[in-house]
Parts: sequence; structure tokens; C-alpha cells
Amino acid sequence: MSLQRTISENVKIAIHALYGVTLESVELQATRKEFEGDITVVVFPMLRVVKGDPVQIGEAVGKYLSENITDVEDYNVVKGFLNLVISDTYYLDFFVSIKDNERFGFVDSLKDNKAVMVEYSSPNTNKPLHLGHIRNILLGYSVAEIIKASGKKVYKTQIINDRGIHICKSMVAWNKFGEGETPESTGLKGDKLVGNYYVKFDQVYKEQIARLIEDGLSEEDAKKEAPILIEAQEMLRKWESGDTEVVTLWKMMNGWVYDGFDQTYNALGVDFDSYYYESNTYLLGKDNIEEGLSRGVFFKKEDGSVWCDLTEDGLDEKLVLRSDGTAVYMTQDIGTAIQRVKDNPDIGGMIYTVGNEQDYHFKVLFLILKKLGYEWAKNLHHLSYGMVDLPSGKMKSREGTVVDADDLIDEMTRTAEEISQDLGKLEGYTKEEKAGVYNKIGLGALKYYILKVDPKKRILFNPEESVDFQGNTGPFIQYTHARIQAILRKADFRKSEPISSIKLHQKEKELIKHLELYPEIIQNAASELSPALIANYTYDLVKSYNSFFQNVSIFGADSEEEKQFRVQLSGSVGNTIKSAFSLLGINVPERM
RNA sequence: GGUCGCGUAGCUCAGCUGGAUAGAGCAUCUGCCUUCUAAGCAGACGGUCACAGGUUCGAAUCCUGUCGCGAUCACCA
Repeated sequence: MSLQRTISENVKIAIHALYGVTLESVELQATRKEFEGDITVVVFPMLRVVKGDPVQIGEAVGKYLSENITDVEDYNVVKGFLNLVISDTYYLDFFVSIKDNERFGFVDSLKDNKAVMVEYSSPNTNKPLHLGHIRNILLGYSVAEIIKASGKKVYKTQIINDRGIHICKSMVAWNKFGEGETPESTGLKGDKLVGNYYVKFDQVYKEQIARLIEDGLSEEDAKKEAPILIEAQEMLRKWESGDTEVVTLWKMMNGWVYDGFDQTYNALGVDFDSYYYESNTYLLGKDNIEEGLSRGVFFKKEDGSVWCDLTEDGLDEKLVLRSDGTAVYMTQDIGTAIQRVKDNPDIGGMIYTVGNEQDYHFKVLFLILKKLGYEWAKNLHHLSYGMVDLPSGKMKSREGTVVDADDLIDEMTRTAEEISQDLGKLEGYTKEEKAGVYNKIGLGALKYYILKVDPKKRILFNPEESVDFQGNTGPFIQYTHARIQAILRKADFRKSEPISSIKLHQKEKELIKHLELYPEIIQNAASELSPALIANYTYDLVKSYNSFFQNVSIFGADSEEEKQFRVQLSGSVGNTIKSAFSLLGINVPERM
């Protein structure tokens, strides 16, 4: 039984024995630093059942606890707070029980045989990835890792928007102006090359509109009648009818983009278990709609369009099939969801990492799937995150106001290199080893910067002010890990060295208390879908360690046993940093 | 207009299902490298928790309303 449980139970027993009444629950919290003690029992809530003075009740309960629980050494009462002093033995025993466990905090046995599918990234294949995608990718990857650590099987997947008019736009532009350019011939990354033609299309389109307006057309008509747009629409029709020439071009250009994306995913260190392509799934939902129609989940209007009535649930009517029988976005998402469970029958729920602009869409999607009667539909979550905006406002690919993902990663790595060279702590490393460290630090800074904020908040990214490397940052935490490794290298680290009885320094006790929280933090982060909880936990742990490091001498310990303990404690903190950062997708260097 | 989200120090953010004097980092200012990595530590300065009511022993946290910012409400995706 955990100490918390033991205390709770004993408080109930004490209250019953002393006042003859039964407590429903007991409220415990960590004792604030300014008071003496480790765990605090809050007396106020008891006043509902127990009539009396909170201080007297606290005293009485404190006396009972210190007499009946060995680990409760002492107590004091401040107002309605009963502060319990817990024995060093308790913390030492706990530490010994986890110090050799590299997977401390992780639940390795599966909680049930149901898997969770996490969808993230899901880009369009007509332009390169930017900072907005980076937030999506980091969040999705991290949440997947956190859920895995919490004891569930996870599938990572994405849906690739590889069809539609926007794709045809870059194809038309490349056809007209490309002169056979390829990633090889230009040395450009495939997604960048295709993105350039998407921009080119837009330029030509705008020129044509301007000319048409000069010729006397209204703006509205000009937008519809620009020849290059007509070409793109024509190409989409050909694509849908399976025209070989168009499909060949489409495959070639998409292939370039996938290669480019893969490079970026590799650079970010993320992976996927499966891929779904819209070109394969966009028709899937139609059968599901037919079936739902026959069961009365949907209804047909006179023009033949099919709808779902959500007015009882406080929403509107939602179109699920056009009057001409073609699929809409919703149709496709219904079909894809069902297909995914068919492909992986152990799926018990899904998480969609998509921006908060689509909150309504997912609300409706989940509701419809529930109405269709799928068991797993009750476990669908939209990991909704705020946009990443620039000081100038929203990022717009077509207007060139985007922070390119690859450029940003390069820039972060360069900054890491500059700082690192100034400090000069990597002597003896080869060029490659150094480059590896710069990369870890640069990415660490970027990833932590994005992940430490609550997903649902929007981020304002100012490219003028570079991402920090000091304070509450990834590099600060990585630095602490490197610092610990230096200790371990120097200390002849003996993991199995037994620890019996030593007097704990206040800083040491604080550290052990922090470590004790880790498993619960992982569970919380998993249920809240929030990597920010992991980031903040790690930061607190590291703050606490650095304070210990600078205030307590490790090698200057009074006894060999004490020194071994401090080294081992450092080792455990280092391991927890590494473990927590792996959940954020951040690597930690041995030196920096 | 309806719906959803956000509003905490000059700036960027924590603050779990209500608990003690609201916490960090950046910036500004003081100290600390002849001893384990100073990307660090110790400290100072900085707050009407948007505003107004309500719930109660107690509210940044829960409820209602107001204001501000953002998103969304397509036979687009």
C-alpha cells in the first residue's frame, strides 16, 4: 500500500475513533516549502462532518498518525493544515526500489488488449512543411509516445491529402513552366520544388484575373474564368477518370513530395506505422452512408443530397453526400475511420491531431460515428491545438509568409553550434560527434519550445527573436543531463552499491519526492493528451537537481556511502530526464 | 448573430478535479568559477489573476453576465 493510502486510511480511522463519524475522503497535498513537513492533510473539508476547531482536530489526528504509522515521524499544525514529517527511511526505501529501473514510470504490461491509433501530420502534398506542421508533428508523436508509456498499444498514422484541385494546380504549373525540372536536376528537395510551382500557379492565376478584369469582367467572374484555373479543373476531371498521362504526372510529383517529407520527418526523428491516402479513401465513406441511410441514421432530401440531423444534440444538420452523389470531407473521414478499424481490429479508440479550426468538424464526425453504432466511437478524441501565428498574423503559403520547417531546423542547429563553440566543451569529439550534439541541442530547443505550452493555446512565434537556450528551455535540461553524465564518468558509477541508512539532505529529499511523482505525471499526460505536463515536470525536476548540485558536494560527501548515494541519485535523475525527454521526442547528449 | 477556445508580472508561460503569503523563465539589477560542466546557482525588482456579480470556512481555479482576442457555423478540404 502506498504511503498516501496508508495515511488516508489512518486519518479515517482516527476520525472515527475520536469523533465517531465517518469521512468520505481525505485531502492530501505536498507540504509547501515554507513549512516543516512533507505531506499535508487538509483539515478543512472534515469540518462538514466533524464539528470543532480545525487546529484541535489537526493536533489530535497528527498525534494518532505519528503513533500509528512508523514513517510519520513528527507533525505540526498550521491553521487547518496538518503537516506530517516523513522519515528518511521511507524515501530511501523508495529510492532503492526504483534506482536500477531504467523504465521507471513506464507501464510495460498492457492495460487491456485495445490499441489507440494516433493520427498526426497529415499534410497536403502541394507545399513544403512549415512551423504549423511542426507543432502538429511534435504533438502527435509525443502524445503517441506518452500513451505507449502509460500502458497502451499505439499505432501512429497519417492521412495524406494527395488529391483535389490544389494538387492539380502545381501539376498544371509544372506542365506549363517546368521544362522538365526534377529534384535531381535542380538539387531542390522534392516538396520545395513542387511548392514552387504551387506558388507559380497562384502568380499566373492572379495575373490572369487582373487582365480579365481590365477586359471588363467582374472580379467574381474573372476568378472563375481564368484559363489556368480552367486547366486545373480539367486536370482534376481527367485524374478522377483515371487518365493515364495525368495519373503518371501525379504519381511522379507526389513521389517527389513524399521524398521531401521523409527527409523532414527523419530530421525531426518521428515515424509512422501506416499511411492512409485520400486518393484511396475518398470514396470509402459512400457505402457507409448508404448503410446508415437504410438504418435511418441519415435522411435524403428531395434533391438527392444526404444529411445527418444533429439538432437533438444541439448542432445543425450536416451534409454527408452531395446531391450529385459525390463525397464531401465528412464522408471521407467517416470512411477512413471505419477502414482503419477494419485494418486493425484491436483499435479501441483514435486520436486526431488537427488544429482547433476544425473543432466543429470533429465534434460532428464523432457524433455521426456514434450514431452509426460503433463501439470504439466513444473513445475518439480530437487533439486540438492552437495555431502558430507570426507577428504579422497567420502563416500563408501562397503569400510566402511561412516559417519553413527545414530552414528552421537548420537555423536552430546553427545557433546551437555557435553557442557550443563559444563554450568549447566538446574538445576531443570528432567533427561528426560535434555535429550530432549541435543537432540534438538545436532540435531540443525547438521541440521543447513548442511542446512546453499547453496544446490548446496559440503560439506567437517571432522569427526575429530566436528561440532561447537558457532558462526554461530544452538545452537547459539537456545540459543538466550532460552534467550528470560527467559526474557518473568521474565517479566509477556502481549501480548495485547498496544504500542503507544515511541522513538525507533537504535537497536530496526534494529530489526523491520529485522522482516519486513521475509515474503519475505520465498517466496524467496520457489522459490529458498533454506533452506540456511532461515538459513542466522535467523542468521542475531539473531545477531541483541543479540546486542540489550547486549546494551539496557529491565528491566531498562525509562518507563513502553518502557519496555513492549522491552519485546514484544523480544517475536516477539523469535517467528520468532521458526518459521524460524521450516522451517529447528529444534526445539528450552525453556532453555539451 | 449562434457555438467553441483563450485572457495570470514589461515579454513567454506554470498553477491537476477549489486550499496556506499566486510561481518559473526572459529582460533589469547584486553576488558566486583555484573543488564534481557557470547553457548553472543564490538573491533583488516586478501582480487589481480582463471586469462585475454569485456559490462557501476558503475562488486564479466552479457558475452567471460583460469586455477583448481568436476560431468556426459551405453541396471547400
